[in-house]
Amino acid sequence: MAEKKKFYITTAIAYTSRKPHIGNAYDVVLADMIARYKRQQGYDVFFMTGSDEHGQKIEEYARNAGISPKEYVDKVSDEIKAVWNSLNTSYDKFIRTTDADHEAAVQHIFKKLYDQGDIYKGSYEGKYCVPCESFFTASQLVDGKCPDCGREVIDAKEEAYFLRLSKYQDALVKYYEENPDFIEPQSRKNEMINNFIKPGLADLCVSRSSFKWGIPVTFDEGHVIYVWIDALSNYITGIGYDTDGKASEKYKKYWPADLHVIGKDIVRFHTIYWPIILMALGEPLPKKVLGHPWVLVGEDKMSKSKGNVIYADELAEMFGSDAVRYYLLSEIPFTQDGTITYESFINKYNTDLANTLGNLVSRSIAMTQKYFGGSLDGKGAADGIDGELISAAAEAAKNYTAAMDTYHNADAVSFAMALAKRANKYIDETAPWILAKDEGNRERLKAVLYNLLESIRIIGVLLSPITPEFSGKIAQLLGTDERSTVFGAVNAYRVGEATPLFARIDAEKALAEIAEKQKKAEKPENTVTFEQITIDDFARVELRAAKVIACEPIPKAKKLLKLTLDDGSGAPRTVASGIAQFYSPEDLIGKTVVVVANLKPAVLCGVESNGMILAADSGDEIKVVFLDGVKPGSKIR
RNA sequence: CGCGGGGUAGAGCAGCUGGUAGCUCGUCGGGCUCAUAACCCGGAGGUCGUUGGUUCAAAUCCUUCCCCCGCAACCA
Repeated sequence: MAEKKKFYITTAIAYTSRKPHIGNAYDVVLADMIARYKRQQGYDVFFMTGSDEHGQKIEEYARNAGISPKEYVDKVSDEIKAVWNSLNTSYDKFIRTTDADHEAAVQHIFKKLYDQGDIYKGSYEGKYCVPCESFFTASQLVDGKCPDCGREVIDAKEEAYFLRLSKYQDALVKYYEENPDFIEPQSRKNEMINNFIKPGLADLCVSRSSFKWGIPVTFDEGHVIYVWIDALSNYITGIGYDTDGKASEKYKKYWPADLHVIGKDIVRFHTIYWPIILMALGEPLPKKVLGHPWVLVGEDKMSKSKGNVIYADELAEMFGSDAVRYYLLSEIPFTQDGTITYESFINKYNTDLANTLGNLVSRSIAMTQKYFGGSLDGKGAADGIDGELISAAAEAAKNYTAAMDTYHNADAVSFAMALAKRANKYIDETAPWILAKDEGNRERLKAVLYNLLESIRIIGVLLSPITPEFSGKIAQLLGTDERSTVFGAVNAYRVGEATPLFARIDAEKALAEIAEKQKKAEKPENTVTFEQITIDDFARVELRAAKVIACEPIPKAKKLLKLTLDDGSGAPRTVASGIAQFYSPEDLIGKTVVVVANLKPAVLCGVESNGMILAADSGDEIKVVFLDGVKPGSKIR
């Protein structure tokens, strides 16, 4: 017997800083759908997901929570698992980067790369932003704050280990050329080449000594392995890779991965760093990286500070896992970001799942019960009108398969749904309730119902990677586990009792319920704790009133305005401010603002900025703090 | 000229290897009663962002400009 073809699929591992939202869940749902589909196609599938549990941010969160990092990640990792489970995901393994075998393997990998000269010890001079967990090179960062979040960065002159990316640059480009489908969608490949590879790859810092919560470098105390080699390696350590040459049978069987499913934000790590790590290890590269878009809430990115986070498990609890899966897999486009709101979710649920699908099942089963006591023997008397339905079924299966094979899941779903719509129409065309009035039409009526049940059966099979629970119920209701998508594969039916599979949602009621829930949840979330400072700390900041005497945009800078201030000292002071999107120069000239007078100068877009002006930042909007009738130079305390 | 993506009916999208502009929701009207106030049919609604060009023919190819969004860069 021929061995089954293997298919190894992974998701990004979720960071254990906090509970994952529905955008994170999309990653896993998408991968789960592909895994289920491949299993259905006869592949020997291994599907892995997991959690990424190291890093300074976690160390800090744990400290704030008053528990150890390990306790913290144990808790969050369990939460992640619970969310994944609530979505009925069929992963074969959940790896944690704190697993002992993973940690050991990563240490071996690091050592091997070091021994062969791909990792070298250098020193890192730069700045580090704690919340963003990012380093910035001297050229990237001028002086002061994180370019990502604008918060304070700390000096990070430290010894560190670097991975020689440059050495493998040409090989990587060659791999891209030889494997044009390596990065999907294609547009993301251009981004990688143009933005990162063409300018030349800078060696990557792969260790840290500024915090402890990471996998220690075995041969250099005080250093821990930083995210890249730790997190990315999960894809091979999780199936038993080790550098000792005694990789497990599982590894030999499944590696290289057939598909890494990841969010578009980490495409860079998976298509540049990860292949290079593997090349350095002498291991084959993954076949494909699928960088999917994001799930937005309305127009916005989901974020806690905006208070618009939607959690997958909460939705699943209210509406069922199939509903969440169905929404994500049918509504998120292949290349563009998709959106979710509670309204759109409920709407989609009602129209597709309740009205079109659920009702189709319900009415078909009910008629089979009513007219035949639930039993259909044989296929009845065919009629020309059946042909359209039957060919629609064939068409649906064909189109569906083509779409699924290229991971165009939303298209695949709509092809399956098209059959449901066609079946609803077929009921209208054949009007079984009229046929039922004449005993002479018995065989014809039987054919109509048979055709409907066959259509439903096929829809159930097609949708099973998307809505596994529903598909299981369909099979049970129809009393058959026939998996063929060929019309007519079943000879007789014994159906169960009709019960609504997707009950309609009362939108108003549901939305009110959700609003109520959010109100309750809001309170504790918003109690932000600030680190306390002494009055002496505060006194170190010198604030002064200053009048704007001139203001102009800075060419090439989208966000910056150059302000010339009278701060009472007699000499004009130049300050750059990132408010160009909210203020035009005319808005500011003549106004009095608050300036931080003793801030270290910094060069921004070629302009030397001496200080900063105060403004309120709500996240969406920035409002400069204006003073009324205050003399320039006045001290503010 | 940093790189890339996008601008198509009220909303969300497809079409973009050129040949009468399509889908879902919404809306208006009709039909049916097996079914979860569900289902089926029909109508209204778009000069396909803008300018010029190629062509017998362009939403689809080339060009100008304008917006939006990622990434990158500068949110002192």
